[in-house]
Amino acid sequence: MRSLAASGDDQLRLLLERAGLRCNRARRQVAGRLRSEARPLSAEDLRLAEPSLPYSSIYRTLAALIQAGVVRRLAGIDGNARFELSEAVSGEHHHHLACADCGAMEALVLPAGVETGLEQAAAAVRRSGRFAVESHQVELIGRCAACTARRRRR
Amino acid sequence: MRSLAASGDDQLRLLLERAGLRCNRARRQVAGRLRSEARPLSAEDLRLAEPSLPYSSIYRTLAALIQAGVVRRLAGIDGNARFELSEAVSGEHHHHLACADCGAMEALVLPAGVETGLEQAAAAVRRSGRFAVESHQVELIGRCAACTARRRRR
DNA sequence: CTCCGTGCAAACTTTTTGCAACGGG
DNA sequence: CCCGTTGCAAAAAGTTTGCACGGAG
Repeated sequence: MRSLAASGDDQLRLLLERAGLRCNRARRQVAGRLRSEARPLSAEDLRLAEPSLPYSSIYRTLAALIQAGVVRRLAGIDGNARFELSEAVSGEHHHHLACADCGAMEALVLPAGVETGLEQAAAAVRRSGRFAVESHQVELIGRCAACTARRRRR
Repeated sequence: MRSLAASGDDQLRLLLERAGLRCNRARRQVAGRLRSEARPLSAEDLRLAEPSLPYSSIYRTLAALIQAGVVRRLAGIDGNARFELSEAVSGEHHHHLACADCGAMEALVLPAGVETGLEQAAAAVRRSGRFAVESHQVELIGRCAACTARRRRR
């Protein structure tokens, strides 16, 4: 546990330094929270989880982590941004389940066959010259367990 | 041409009336613009295309069209909402190319095999009870032709 | 004629920024 | 010590809403 956390912070420090950025409390806190929650968090989620950080620090910290390649920003279905560890840091290529009611997201790993199909489609578009495709993203949209239950109650 | 536009407006009127909403100039203008552009438009795109409509009317018109099932809202990669005709109205199931620089989106039809794979993945999640999946959405992210050219110029 | 919908202006929410104080390396 | 970073408060940007007038059915 201790050593895992330490190695996480070491990687964080390395990536930040590589980008000419410092490794300080706020950045460790935010990256650590994103690591432990293992799902995309909104600025509000982070604010509630780390009450010592004002919104301005949360957004600036996220900007620094994104610049360092530690974090990536996602467009939430509710119009609010969500943030999660980059693939390079999480070591996992995944997609998302997105709740149409509350906007919450969960990670989802797709079968290799689907990934291959998506890569081929991306390659075809790239070859067409129409668009310089760099990555892809899949969302399965519906209702999370909490919102399904809430809906049933009414 | 004339008859196509008329049939589009007839369908629009039908869907609006079915939802207890009126069919008027603003709604025809916005729906017509979304039909003719055939790509997701932001509120700003619509404002520029239809200068007679203030933002408040654009947003309220879009809300009405969404309620009537004519339009659907997408989360743009730049954090701004985009709007396009619903599958029921466009008659096409498609996905999107999204430009990481300017946020512009284009429609993209995926091979049937990929769609099948995605449907199977959705079904598996549904069966697990973890999430009530209702639809899916794929985005290929990269750089549009205009932004690729702009980038080269610098 | 009756409501629904519009336009304007103002409110709201989320995100960004200026500035002086602070702290990591 | 120096310069990057923080916290606060204020500003921006996008979106929503209250209210009185206007237009569709």
